Formats: sequence, structure tokens, C-alpha cells
Amino acid sequence: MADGSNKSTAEASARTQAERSATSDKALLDAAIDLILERGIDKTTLQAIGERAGYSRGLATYRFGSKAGLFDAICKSISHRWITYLTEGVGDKHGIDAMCAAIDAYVRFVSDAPKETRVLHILLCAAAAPQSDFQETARHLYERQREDVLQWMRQGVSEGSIRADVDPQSESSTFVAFLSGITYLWLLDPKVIDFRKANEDFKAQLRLALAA
Amino acid sequence: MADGSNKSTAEASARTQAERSATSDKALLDAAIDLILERGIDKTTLQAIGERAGYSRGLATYRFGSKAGLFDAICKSISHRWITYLTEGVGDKHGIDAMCAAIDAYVRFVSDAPKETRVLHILLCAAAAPQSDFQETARHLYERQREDVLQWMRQGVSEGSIRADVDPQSESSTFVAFLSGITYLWLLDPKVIDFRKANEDFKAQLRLALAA
DNA sequence: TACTGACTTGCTTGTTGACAACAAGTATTT
DNA sequence: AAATACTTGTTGTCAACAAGCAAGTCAGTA
Repeated sequence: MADGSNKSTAEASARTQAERSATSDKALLDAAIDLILERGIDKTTLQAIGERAGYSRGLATYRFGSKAGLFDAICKSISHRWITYLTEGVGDKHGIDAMCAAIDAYVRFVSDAPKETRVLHILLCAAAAPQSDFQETARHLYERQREDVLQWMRQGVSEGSIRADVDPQSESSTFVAFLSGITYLWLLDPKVIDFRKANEDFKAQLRLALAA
Repeated sequence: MADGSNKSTAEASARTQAERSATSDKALLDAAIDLILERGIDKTTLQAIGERAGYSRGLATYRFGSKAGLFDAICKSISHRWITYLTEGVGDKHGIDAMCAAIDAYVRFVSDAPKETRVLHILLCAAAAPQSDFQETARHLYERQREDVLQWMRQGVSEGSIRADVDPQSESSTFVAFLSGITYLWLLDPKVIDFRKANEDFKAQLRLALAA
């Protein structure tokens, strides 16, 4: 219902136009996130998003151009927050330590922001379809993550903490595939997947398989 | 275009009604598979499916009840074929050998039926959304696969080929997560992922991490 | 400094065409 | 004649676009 539009006229008039649009943008994104969690992408209508945000049915299209444009914006916004978590969590570690720190950062992100995680992955899943409008965004995110892991592994190999006969290229794909896959399984059936434990065990498996 | 409906009347009239509906069902499923690969789920319309199959816009709804019903049928049909591949490939192996055989069977399935693999995973991805109509189907498939892996690992532990301190429950999730994740990454960016090599390397990693 | 009229921005409402779903058909087989 | 395979008519929902309105901003003038 957009707190913004209900505030006292005094306060409202103290706000510039740019500030107004920033708050309505955020209200739309937040409403969309909630609705995606409730109904999924297909059953979330732009009318419902606009109205839950406290505006009209037309605003979402007006701001983001299209339904896909809005979802792409959500994708970018949440994945940006995740990357922040990641870079902070890993710091200047390298090798297996960096990989384990990345997993820890991810588990922390999922636990701190479960709604955002779910929505991000629902959207990333939708990007798997041909002609999907946020395929680019999804590709960039995964490309970036694989790139990071590749760096950590190469450092690990060159400093001797990771066995020389592992293929960092292939192994970085495996790493990202596991994180993506376990999130998917958790999304599909949260009760059956012990997300935390699966990640802990994967760290152990990484050390066994990669340590020099 | 449905070869079925274009055949000579002699041959057509030699066909029973049940046979007719079976061929039109198949034509609809095949048309839907092609269209999903071309346009994705959302942009595939029931009209396009019906017409490409050589029938009217209404037949798909009439047969499968709804768009979701048709997609669910595709899901079940393709995953049934995959399970056949899997059980044949694994045979009566157990322990790590069974897990590696399952990976080999999957790589073979993906190489033999790339279209079907892609479509199945596009649909399984769509099942990640809340309120998705084929969530049940997806859950069943993954549940079944986890169950299989669990059996293999327990046999491996009890016969001593797998280390006693691994948790089969958690490790089976990891196994399925990897396969699901690497398929997703391959779907998203086929050029960047060396599907075959990633699977080979994962087998090696499994042996290093699990072997007693 | 105070006023005014053009312009811009934020948002809403009217409308159109595409679509899934359902109901009511027709035609062919049994 | 009864059932089956399939088609066509229709309705309501939706995204997208266009045309609007009202509040805010700013340049120019006195």
C-alpha cells in the first residue's frame, strides 16, 4: 500500500520527484517479490503488483517497460546483494579456503535473506527457458561466479594447496553446479533437503578431492 | 503437420479410434516439445501446438485439460524414458560403481536425446516456481533419484567400499544436486560448459571423496 | 523577491490484441 | 443410436501501449 503516498502532505511535499519515483520503484519491487513467493511468476500480474505497492495497475509497466523488465530488475538487485555478501565473506582468501568461505557466505545469505534467495532462484530457473528475457542476466551471474572460483583454484594450484592434476575449469563448473543444484532441490522440497548440512558435507568432500 | 492426418484415407480408415487419439496425442506432445525448444514455455501457445501437430487450436486443451496438463504429460513421458536408461545402465551395480554408472547413463541419455533432455529440464526448472502445476511430478522424479542413490550408497557402506563416516542422506542430495545443476548450467550456456568432461571429473571426485 | 506560464515528471485510465479455458457443436466410427 | 475424435464460438484475463491529468520545476519578468 505504499507508505509513501499516504504520508502527511507536509512531508510528501518535502520530497523531490526523483525521491518519489525511487520509493515507488522500491515498493513495486518489494510487492513483486512477495507476490512471486505467493503465486509464482506466471500467476503474478502487473495489476496485482501495482495495487499491492499502493499504486495503479499501470505503474509497473510504465516504470520497467514490461513484466520481464521488472523481473530482470529484481534479478539484478538481489544478485548484486549476493555478490556483496560473497566478496565480503571471501575477502582475500584463495584456494580451497576461498571456496569454503564462499559456501559459508552463501549459507549465511540464504539464512539472512531466504525470501530474496528463493525469488532470485525462481527467476534464474525461469531464465533456463529459450528466449527468456533475463537469460543474459542469469548468464552473467553464473559466468562471474565460475570466474571467481576459477581464480581461487588457480591460485590454490600455483601455491601448491590444490593438487596439480585437477582441472580448475571443469572443477569450477562443478562447484557452481552444486550450489545451483542444491538450491534448486531446496526450493522444490525444503523439508527434504538439509541445506546447511549438505553444504557442510560438500566442503568436506572438496577438501578430500582437491587438497594436495 | 501431423503425418497421421495426412496419410491416405485407406490407411486412415484402417485405424481404430483409439489408435487415432494415440497418434494425435503423440503429435501434440512432439509439436509441444519442438515449440518449447524454439520459444520457451510462456511463448508456446496451445494454438501453435495444435496447428503444428496438424490439428485445430482446441485439441490440446481437449486432450490434456489445460496447458499445464500437457506439459506435465511431457514431463512424465520424458522422465519415464530417462528412468529406463538409468535402470538399464546401472543394472545390479552398487556403491560408487552404481553412482558412476548412473552418471554414464545420464551422459549417454543427454547425448542420445538432447532435445528431450533440454525440454525436461526446462519444465523441471519451471516447477521451481510456487504453485507450479508440475511441482508434484518434479518432486517425485528427484525424490526417486535421491532414493536410488541412497540405496547404492548404503550398500556401498555396508560392503565396505564406501567410507563409513560419510552421510548417505546428505551425499545423495549432493549427487543429485550436481547432476541437476550441471544440466542447468549447460542449458543456460551450452558453449561454456563441457558437459561430458564435467561429469567425468565429478566421477573422479566421487571416488576420491567416498572410497574407503 | 514574487509572480507567471511553459515544460517535465509521476502516475492513472482507456483500449487493443493475444491467450487459455470452456461449452456447444459436427463428423466419423462402432 | 451411441460413443468417440475433433472443431469452432465465446468469455474473461492479461500485458502492452497510448493518451491523459495533476503536481512539481524552472526561466523570464517585474
